[in-house]
Amino acid sequence: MKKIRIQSAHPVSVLKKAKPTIAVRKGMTLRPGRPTIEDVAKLAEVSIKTVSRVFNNEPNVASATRARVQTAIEALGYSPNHSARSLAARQSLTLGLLYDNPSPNYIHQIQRGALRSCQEAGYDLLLHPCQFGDKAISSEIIALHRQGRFDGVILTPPLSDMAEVVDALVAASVPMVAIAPAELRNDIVQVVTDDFRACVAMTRALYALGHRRIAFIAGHPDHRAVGQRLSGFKTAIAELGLPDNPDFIAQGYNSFESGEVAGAALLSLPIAPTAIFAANDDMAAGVMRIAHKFGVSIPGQLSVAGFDDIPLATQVWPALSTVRQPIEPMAAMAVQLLIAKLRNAKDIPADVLIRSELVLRETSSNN
Amino acid sequence: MKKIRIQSAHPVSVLKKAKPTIAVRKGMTLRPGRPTIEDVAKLAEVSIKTVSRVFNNEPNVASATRARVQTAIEALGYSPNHSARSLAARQSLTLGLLYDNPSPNYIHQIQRGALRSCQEAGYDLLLHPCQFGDKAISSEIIALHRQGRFDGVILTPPLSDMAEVVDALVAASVPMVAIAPAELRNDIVQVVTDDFRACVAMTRALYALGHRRIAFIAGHPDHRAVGQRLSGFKTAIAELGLPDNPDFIAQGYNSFESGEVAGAALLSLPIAPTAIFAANDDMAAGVMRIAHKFGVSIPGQLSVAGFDDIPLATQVWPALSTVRQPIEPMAAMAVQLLIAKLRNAKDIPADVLIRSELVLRETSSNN
DNA sequence: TTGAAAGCGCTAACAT
DNA sequence: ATGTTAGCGCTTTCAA
Repeated sequence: MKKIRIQSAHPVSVLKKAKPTIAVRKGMTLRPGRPTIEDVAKLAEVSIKTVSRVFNNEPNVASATRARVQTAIEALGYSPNHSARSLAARQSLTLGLLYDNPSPNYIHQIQRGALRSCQEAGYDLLLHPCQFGDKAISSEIIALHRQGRFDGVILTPPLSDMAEVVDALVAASVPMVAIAPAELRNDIVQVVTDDFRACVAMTRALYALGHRRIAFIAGHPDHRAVGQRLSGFKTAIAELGLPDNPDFIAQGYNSFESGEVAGAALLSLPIAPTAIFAANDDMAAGVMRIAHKFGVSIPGQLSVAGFDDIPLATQVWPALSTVRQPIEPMAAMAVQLLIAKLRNAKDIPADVLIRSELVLRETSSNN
Repeated sequence: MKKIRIQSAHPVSVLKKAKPTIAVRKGMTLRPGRPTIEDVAKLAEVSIKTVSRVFNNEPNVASATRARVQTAIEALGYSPNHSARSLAARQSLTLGLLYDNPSPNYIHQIQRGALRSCQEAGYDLLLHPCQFGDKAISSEIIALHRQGRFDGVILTPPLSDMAEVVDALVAASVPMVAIAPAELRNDIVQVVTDDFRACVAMTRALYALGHRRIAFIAGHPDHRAVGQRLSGFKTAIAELGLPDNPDFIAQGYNSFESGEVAGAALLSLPIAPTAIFAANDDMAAGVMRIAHKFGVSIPGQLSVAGFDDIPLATQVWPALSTVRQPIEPMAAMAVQLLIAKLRNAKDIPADVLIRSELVLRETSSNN
């Protein structure tokens, strides 16, 4: 280390300056001509600290000096080394995106939103897919954080619902923001939407179309956020004074195929429903496919509604009524909140709610 | 904390150690108790170099020593700092994934494949979406590389077809591997599949079903990889001795909607085709939707085939015949090749081809 | 407003 | 087989 330099006292800076430049230029294979902050300083005839100040937009630099440094930076095509910066500043300027078993569409929208905010703030985004049920999820994340690979993480469903994981991250003080957890916690920041309310609204909309026998296909039991949707449905049914018919609540598993199975069961009931509301679009599409096979016309004999507004919703025929979640905005907001936390900003909201939107299309038009 | 101990042990380092530690501990918020390589070395009573050796699985460490170090590592929960490592070793152990305007499914599969190989090799994956047509694409990438944010990049279509981008990266010696470019270059490593051959095969399969009026919907003109598919179709038509009917080649733009438009045009022809082969599944699904609207039964009156085997292909009714591209394996292979290059491995193949596979489903059964 | 010095925590080259 | 030393390229602290 440098102790010796200090020890041997004065020839220090000679040693220090003379060699590195030469050695680096000769021996190193990586990015051979890559200019360092020192090259810029030399060219601009200032100290490296001043260059650093300019690059980081710090105050207290004479505008003439600043201009000179800028010129040097451009002349050399200088770009500060990320690792060196991270090491010295003790931050990676990188966020981890944790996800597990998501639909491609969902994670794609999450990534878009997250990347947008990251770019605005000069952060990078690191992907970290997790294995649901794997006991090591949290220790792995904590290790990555300790390694300084990321400064904080964004948790997406269903990870945001795994209490053990969140607990462990809280305990290890990994900064984080959770997206769409099923239940709000007091110890972390969360970005949510109003699934419950949206499902109440959709159920009411089906009722308004004249439906009195409305069935629901619930989502995967492990994805608890999707559970809110069932509650919304049940609440609306009760409010509307419709009978609480357990036959009209089928268990799905979020997949297209599980929608087919549940749809077939519902349509085979002695007294079949006239409307089926599925907890996601994939299952709703499965219902539609089965209805076609059964020769049940949509929306003539059966109305169908989904949840998510995936592209498929406009590609099936007829187009599917659904609920559009603000996934991308939620992710963008989550990243903004996380970065605000990392910067120790004041007045960070405890939680943020972004509204979902009812999208009524052909599968639930008047019949 | 740790450093105070050191101070009393070695007076030499007093000056050096005493101050920063205290200052850092007070001011810094990040990972306060994080153990360093020095802590491990002290606990295991070895030098830091030995700890480093153990961590990097280098040879020439006595197994007893190795065990002692391991114990210390575990006792302290030590995890090496990524930035420090990168800085010292001059490599980030991170790869950049460059993409632009991909379908969510496509990029999702790419990511899965890439992440799989990255994890095996201890690399991270950084997302870098690009703006098609943006002139600054390459300079941005080059800057990130110079900053040491990633050691190399994976290029996905349509970026892998943009000669200016590839040229600039080559000129800046950014290590890279391209996935599925339309045309092979000699100066970079590429992973491709056999779109051409697959399209010949699909066209022949339709012919074998008895079709003599086979139409094709071409992909987006900007996505040149998709252009190979048209060539395959044309070649097969010629080989089969079918007339070269320009009416039977429609221009699509890869979207579901463009498939609807092209399909409507084809089905409105005075002498309509009995089979439509679309250059991707989204367009094929668009054709199917239009056929339903037109009252044209599938596969009774019309056979349909697509390309890609997206989830939608099994969710439409009837299920869509298509070509399954090995997207995930291609991405996994691309990452392996890139890492091999970064490690200066010998005998890296110039290019790798992974075969596509015909998937014949209900839309092209015998009629 | 500027600069000098001291690390950040690791790897690499060279001893021993 | 193990240790010593000198950086990697930046930020931070503190002094000027």
